[in-house]
Amino acid sequence: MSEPRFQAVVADDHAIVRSGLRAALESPGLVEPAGIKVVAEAADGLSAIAAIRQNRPSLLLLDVQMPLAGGLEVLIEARRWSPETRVVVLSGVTSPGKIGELVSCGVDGLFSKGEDNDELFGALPGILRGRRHVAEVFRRMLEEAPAVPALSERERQVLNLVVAGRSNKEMAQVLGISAKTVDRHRTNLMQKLDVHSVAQLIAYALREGLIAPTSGL
Amino acid sequence: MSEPRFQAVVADDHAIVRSGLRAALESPGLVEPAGIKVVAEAADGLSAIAAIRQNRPSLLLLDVQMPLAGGLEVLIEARRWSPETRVVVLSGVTSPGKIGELVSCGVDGLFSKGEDNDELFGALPGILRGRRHVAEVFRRMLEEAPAVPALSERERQVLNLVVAGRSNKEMAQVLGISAKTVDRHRTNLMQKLDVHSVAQLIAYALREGLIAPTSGL
DNA sequence: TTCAGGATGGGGTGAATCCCCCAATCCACC
DNA sequence: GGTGGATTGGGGGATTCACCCCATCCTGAA
Repeated sequence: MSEPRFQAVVADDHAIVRSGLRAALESPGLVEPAGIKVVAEAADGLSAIAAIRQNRPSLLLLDVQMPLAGGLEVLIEARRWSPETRVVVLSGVTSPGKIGELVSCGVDGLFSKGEDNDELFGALPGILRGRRHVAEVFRRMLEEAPAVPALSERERQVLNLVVAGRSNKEMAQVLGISAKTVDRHRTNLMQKLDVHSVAQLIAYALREGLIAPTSGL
Repeated sequence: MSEPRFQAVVADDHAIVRSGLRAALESPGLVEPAGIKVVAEAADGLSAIAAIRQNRPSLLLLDVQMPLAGGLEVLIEARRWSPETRVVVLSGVTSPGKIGELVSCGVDGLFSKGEDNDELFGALPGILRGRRHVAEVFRRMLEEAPAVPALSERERQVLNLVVAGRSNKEMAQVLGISAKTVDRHRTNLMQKLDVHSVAQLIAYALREGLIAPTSGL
C-alpha cells in the first residue's frame, strides 16, 4: 500500500459535510491508490486559514459560507500563506456576484453542493495537476447573469445601513455627511441596481450577498 | 453478520451531506452490529415524501431547508403516510420560530448541523426506541428566545409581499382588498414585531424565517 | 349572548421616500 | 489640461409610509 502523496484540508461549518468529504477524499482509488489524506478540518474561516498556514496542504476544500471568515477571504489568505495549495470552493447558495468574485480571484475549482459530486471528484485529479475547473452550472450562470454593477465604497456603506433599517437621517449622522447626500447615494444605488423601493433594495442586497449578513436589527 | 433491522431515508439538498449521513448510519456498531440501512435518498421535499410513502422506513433524517417542500411540510406528510417512522430533523440555520414549530409538531429528534454529530448519533438508539431528543442548543434557544408573536394569515401574506418589495397599492391589487387595509395589516404587523420600518420588518422576517425565501424581486 | 379578535375600510397628519433639477470639490487617467 | 467619476450638498415636489382616529362585519370562545 502506497503512501498518499496528497494532503488536504477540509473547511465547512457543518460537521456532517466535513466527515462526508473526508470519507470521499480518503477512499482509495480517487486520485491514487491510497486516496487523499485529510490532515485537518476547520469549522470556520479563521481556523481554516490557521490550518492552511500550519499544514500547507496540496488541496483545500472550502465552503463559501462560514463563520468568522467567508470563502473569499480564506481563498485570498490561503494564496498568501500557501501559494502551492490548490483551492477548491464548494458553494451552497448560488449568487452570481460571489461566484464571479471567486472566479476572478482565481479559484482552482468551483462546484455546487446541490449537484452531484461526480463532477467534483472527477475533476479533482486534474485540479491537483494544475488544471482549473468551474462547474457547468456556474459557467452558464456567469454567461447568462446580468453583470452586477460595481458599487462605490460609499454606496456599499449606505447599502449596509439601509439593510440594517436606518433612515436617511440616521445614516447621515453615522457617516458624518448630509442627509441629502445619503439620499443621493441611495438614489444612485437604486438606479444602478434597477430597483425602486427599500424592500427591493434589501431583497437584492441579500440575494446577491452584496452586504455582510450581520445586520443587527 | 446480522441483517440490519432498521431502515432509514436520508433527505438533504446537498449530495455530500447525504453521502456523509449514509456513511455514518451504515457504519457498523452504531445502533446494532450491522448499522442502519439507508434505503433511499432524497434531494428535495417532494421526493422525500415519496420515499417515505414507498419505503415506510424506521427513520427519516431530514434537513429543514429543502427545495419544493420544507422540513415542516415533510414532517407532517411523513406522519400522515407513515406514522411509525421516527423523524429526525437537522437544522442548518437556527431560527427560534422554525425550531419552535418543529418541536410543537412533534419531531422525534432535532439537531444542529453546526454542532458535533456526537449528540445526534448518541441519541439515535434512544430515538429508534421511541424517545425524543432535542439538541441542547435548541432547548436553550427556546427557553431564552422571546416568543415570536403569532401572525394571522393575512398578516403573513402581507409580510411576504412586503419582503418581495411590493408597495401597499400593489399588495391591495394582488390581495383584492383596499390599500388602506393593507396599510392596517402592515401597521399591526410592525406593532406586533416591534419594528419601525420596512427594512427592519424585512430583516426580522428573514431572520426568523417567517416567510418563504423564494421572493422573486 | 356577550365579547374579543380578526378582517375590512375611511379620514387625516407628519415624516420619509423617491426622484428630478442644480452645483462644487477632489482625484485619477489620458 | 481636459475628462470623467466619485463625493459632496441644496431646492423642490409627488408619492408613499407610519400611525393615529373612526366604523362595520363576522367568527368563535366564554
